[in-house]
Amino acid sequence: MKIATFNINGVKARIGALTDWLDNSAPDVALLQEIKSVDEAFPREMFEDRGYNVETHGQKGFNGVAILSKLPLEDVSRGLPGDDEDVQARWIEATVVGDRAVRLCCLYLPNGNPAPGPKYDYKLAWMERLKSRAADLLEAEEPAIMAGDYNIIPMAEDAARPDAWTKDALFLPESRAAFRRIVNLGFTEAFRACKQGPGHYSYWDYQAGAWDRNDGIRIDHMLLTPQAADIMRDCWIEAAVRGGEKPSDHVPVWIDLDA
DNA sequence: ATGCCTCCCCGAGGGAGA
Repeated sequence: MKIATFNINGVKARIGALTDWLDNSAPDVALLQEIKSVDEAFPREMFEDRGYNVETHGQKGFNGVAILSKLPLEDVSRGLPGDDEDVQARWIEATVVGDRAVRLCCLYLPNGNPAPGPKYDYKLAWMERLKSRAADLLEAEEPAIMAGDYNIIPMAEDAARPDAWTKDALFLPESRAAFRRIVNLGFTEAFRACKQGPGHYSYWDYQAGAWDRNDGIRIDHMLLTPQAADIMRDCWIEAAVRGGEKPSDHVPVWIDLDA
């Protein structure tokens, strides 16, 4: 089973790029972030026509997450637990049933800039809630994946120019420590379990020719429970998508599971 | 690199992103 996470930066603006990608790369499951659409306006028929089941958790204007799956989705849950006041659409999870069941969590972690400030406080609080949900997933001792736009540069090697990010919410020591606290509960960071070394990025700014200069950062991640890591075949980044027509500023990150 | 784009809101110019 091939699963991709992809921050599409607006579903309406990405109709062409997204359908081309689905037709050519053919994920079994696509976990989408930043759909920037309410559920009612999401172009679900476009995906259903291609054989995908569609589950969305959107809001007006920004944020929003969705799951597309060629296999049936069960037990869909919307919103990250832990704060009834939080109205931002950044979390959807569901179980996909192939040869075996895998719990899929699709997340769009807050950016947090400027830091310090209320947006950074929200990011750290959100990560504390994520840690709590992550601990529950581990306790279930089943294959589960938490994938999406984490807005975290884990290590200096995950940025082409780490010095440019030292005061940014994506790379502040406190942000990275919060990410490690979640990983250290017992998760495997899928990409780094398959590929080491610098030069692997999942985001390039639209400005100043960042893509042409390969001035990127790696901020889209997949965290696996031990039972999911057991069945991982491979994990990779589909960087070429960034060079396409009207691209998102992010590219898909993939995992292949024996499931 | 405290923002050189791009997206959204709408129907002008501002908020948000990373």
